[in-house]
Amino acid sequence: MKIGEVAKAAGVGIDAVRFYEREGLLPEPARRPSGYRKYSRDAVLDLRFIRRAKELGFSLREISELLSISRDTNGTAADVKRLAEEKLVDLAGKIRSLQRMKQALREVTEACPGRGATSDCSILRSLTEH
Amino acid sequence: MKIGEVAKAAGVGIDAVRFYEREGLLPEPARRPSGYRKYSRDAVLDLRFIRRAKELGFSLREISELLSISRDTNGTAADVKRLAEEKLVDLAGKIRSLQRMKQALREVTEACPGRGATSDCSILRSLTEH
DNA sequence: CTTGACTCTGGACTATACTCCAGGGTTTAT
DNA sequence: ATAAACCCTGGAGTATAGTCCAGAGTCAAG
Repeated sequence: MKIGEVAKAAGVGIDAVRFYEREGLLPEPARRPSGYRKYSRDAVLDLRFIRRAKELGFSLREISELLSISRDTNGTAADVKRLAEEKLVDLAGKIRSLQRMKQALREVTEACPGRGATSDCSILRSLTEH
Repeated sequence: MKIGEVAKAAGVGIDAVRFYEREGLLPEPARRPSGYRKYSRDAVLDLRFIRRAKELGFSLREISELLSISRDTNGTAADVKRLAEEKLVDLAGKIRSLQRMKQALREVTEACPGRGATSDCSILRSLTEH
């Protein structure tokens, strides 16, 4: 398969495929004499792996680790589970942080009359008060 | 006050102060003959405004708008409230997106035995399956 | 007057995950 | 044979919010 075909089959952009290759997530593909990259059907699976891991919140660096473990015959389920649990902690932290923001913002927003001058706005007051 | 003093009083870095100035969030400060920036006490309030608005999830671009409204005598509470409500929607969307990730990841992580080979790992399977 | 702490400018660099471009060469269908 | 569609490399650009640096000048205390 040519790069455009794997990219399409996996649902990612051509530039992303080359980018993943440069970053070491994907192995260097075989080449035609012309220099064109030549992919096997498995490359599509790798790309889908990356796409789905991204949907679960993993960064490319983390996905690189996941792929390494997955390819390594000595890789263990424990290694993968550890990464997943770290990511769960990470996600929970981000969610809490956003929820705190949202809560604080909602409180001052509900207290804002929504009409009149800015001096009546509780949002601005909360940003201005010492 | 000198830049180091306002920065410290507001709890931000010196470089951040100059950055906010370049980005137009803060007015150009007065200068001593030597070129040193000269700040009034109000500059500290502006910097705290920025710091707190960031804590509520606003981007610098949005904070710039908030500051403009707050300085404009024709600015209204309605303008501010609109920005705040947009940001609430934004935060809610981000939270939902992270929660979906977390939920999906938790499901496959709980199903992973955490021992044995990667072939037993439900996390990797969910990334690999078609 | 010296010394250490502070400040100035302009520009480069950080992280993340790509995307877009120019200026070529290649493949494929007709 | 030709033209459309594809691919190649290397490098630049995107967004965000700063941080860090060199090399120079300034300020305050003793």
